[in-house]
Amino acid sequence: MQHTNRGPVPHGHVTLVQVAQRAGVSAQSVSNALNNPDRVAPETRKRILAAVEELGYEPNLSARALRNRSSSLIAFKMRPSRPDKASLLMDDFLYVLNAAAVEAGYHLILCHAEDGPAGEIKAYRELLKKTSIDAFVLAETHHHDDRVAALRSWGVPFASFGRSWDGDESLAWVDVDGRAGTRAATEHVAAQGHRRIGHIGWVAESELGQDRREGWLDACRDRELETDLQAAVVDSLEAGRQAAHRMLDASRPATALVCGSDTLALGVMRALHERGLRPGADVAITGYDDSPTAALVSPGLTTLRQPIDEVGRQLIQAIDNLMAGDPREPQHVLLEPELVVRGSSLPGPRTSAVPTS
Amino acid sequence: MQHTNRGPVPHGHVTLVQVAQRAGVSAQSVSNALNNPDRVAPETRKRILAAVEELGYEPNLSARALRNRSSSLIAFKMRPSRPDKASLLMDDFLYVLNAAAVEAGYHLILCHAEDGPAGEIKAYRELLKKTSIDAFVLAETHHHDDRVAALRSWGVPFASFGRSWDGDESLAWVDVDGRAGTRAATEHVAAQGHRRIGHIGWVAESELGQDRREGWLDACRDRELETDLQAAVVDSLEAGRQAAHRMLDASRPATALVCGSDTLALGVMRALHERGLRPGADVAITGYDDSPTAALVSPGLTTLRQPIDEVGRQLIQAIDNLMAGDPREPQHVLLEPELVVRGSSLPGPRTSAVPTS
DNA sequence: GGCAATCTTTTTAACGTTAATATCCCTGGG
DNA sequence: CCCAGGGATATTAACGTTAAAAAGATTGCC
Repeated sequence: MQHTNRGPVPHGHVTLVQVAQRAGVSAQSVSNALNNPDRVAPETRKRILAAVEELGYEPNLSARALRNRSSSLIAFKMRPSRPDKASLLMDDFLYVLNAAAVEAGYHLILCHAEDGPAGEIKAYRELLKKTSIDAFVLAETHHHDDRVAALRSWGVPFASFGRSWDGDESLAWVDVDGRAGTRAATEHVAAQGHRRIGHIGWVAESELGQDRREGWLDACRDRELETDLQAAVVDSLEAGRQAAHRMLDASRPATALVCGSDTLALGVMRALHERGLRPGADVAITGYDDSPTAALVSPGLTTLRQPIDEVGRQLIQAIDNLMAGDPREPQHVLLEPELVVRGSSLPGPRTSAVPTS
Repeated sequence: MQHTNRGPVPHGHVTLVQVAQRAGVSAQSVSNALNNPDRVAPETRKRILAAVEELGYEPNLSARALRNRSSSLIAFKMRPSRPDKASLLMDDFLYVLNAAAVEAGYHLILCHAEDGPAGEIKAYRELLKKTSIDAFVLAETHHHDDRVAALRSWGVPFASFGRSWDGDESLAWVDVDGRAGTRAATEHVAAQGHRRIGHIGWVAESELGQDRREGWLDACRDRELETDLQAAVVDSLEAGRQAAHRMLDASRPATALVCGSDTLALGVMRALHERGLRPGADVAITGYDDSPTAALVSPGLTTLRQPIDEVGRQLIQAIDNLMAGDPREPQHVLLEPELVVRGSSLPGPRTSAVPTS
């Protein structure tokens, strides 16, 4: 990109020097008054703060970044949304992450990369070369994540939405307990009297999918239910639909299907629809993620809501701790999802979940 | 926030001076070689570029921002997602906007604000005071938008996703032709033989909603259809549901319902569900925005897809033009949405839209 | 050969901030 | 009265970049 600007132009920005003149002190004293309050006399400090207030001074982040090598920027890479994806999770996540970041005095800068881990790492490195980035937030970490290794080797603070699946204790992460969530969903349908409870989840390579499946296994074992009805498939509506058909064609068919995602659960709903069966009344269904669709379909889809705003807050908190050089152990935070019960898992009459008011 | 760093620390960043030494020239010549190629002799330039390449030099954006008052940052404010919102539009938009921004040498920085226009303007001003922001991207502009006035008064370049509804010619905007889209949807259901076509759209204060409604009116007038079946409601599933019931209870009931959003259309589907009617076969339905839900419900929802990646590209293009001080007229770009036909508007047999493969 | 015109490159200074260092001023002890 | 100790404030220099101005090199023309 060509830079066509012709050098610094007059601006309305208030600088340290102006505040200093106003308060009758040096620029350094103003800086100290703001960043090291104990280095200036209380009397002076009051005068300086008054001048700051009066002139509406805000420190210039570019200058500070240049001087301190610390930009108060946190980088995050968005993933392209797949057409078939139901969940708004990342949208909400980005919003709350930014809110928490701003709250803590940071700003979020978005990173763009070609797909794949190599492209992502390359994009991180280029961003770091171009400007100082205080920290990174990773999402969807997995076993032996190259990104973790890269960021660590560069010595950049970072925290991850998604635990370290390889037991890396030094990683700061925040995650949601998919196992506990799926267990709760399974127990919920079992409490409705279901005994043939199938599970449709993601392929085995996905640690996240495996974790959720464990919750179903836990609940089944507790209640001595059979666990023969399980499918490990890709996360698409069609895969959910086909898996559901298989489990309903079984000699002793499923009466409840616990799914690893709302997308899969919607596939199950489509399968039921094709068979003239009613979700809830005939077959109980649960999903995962509380996508908007879950509330909008009829009947509503029982699902698990991730406490996404808490995830955002905790991640920023973790980064703040890392930045402060806090000698405490890196944070590991595991949050519980919340079971949102709607019509798809209830035997009750097929009334709308929404009051007719 | 306290700054605990103890001053610039050794880093791996390559600077202009290092490149200059390597190439045996002054730092300024390196700067010129990169930013004003015609100011250095071709021979020298080659040598400099080789050194740049060799050392992997990337200009430091903080230093550049400080010197130039131009940060290559574009600010965008996200809105919190409402629980009832079906559309991923903003998620996708953010992604493509960032992709286009990075492509053009910018980066996207997220802005956070209290709800309401005043909070948003305040957040913009604070961000501007803290650091130089090259440009802003606005979304969902409306009649007499205070944000437009504020940004203009500050002299900051900006472009808007959403046209100027008050005929402000000097605003650079990109928008999608809701009127043409709704017209296409209406003509589509009319082509299926429907004659009692209702419209459920947003309240009259919404320029966007009104624009879409006009498209329905256009098509109805063209084909001499009655336009008595119309509702102007808030954008919620429940509102769509109730409006649908009213139009189906009419003495000459609707046989097709064109909706101003997928959320409303899903409300209509729920109403049909409650009445034991089948979408498509009994009553045709169309939505707007091609939310993920539209593809996931059964039958699939016919809807209008906004060319969101083109919107993103055009916005960055518009900003680039503004930044270059391009004397051309501010860009106004009106893009056509694409009608995505699914089962909800087709009389055909109730087979799944997804092949069973 | 002299000198202006032009092209190329270097030097200087500044963007706004802050760590490190220097200076000043006051208090108290000898 | 002088000086050490120390708290408060000021000065210097640097972060990496680039516009503007200065300096140097080259060409062409009379």
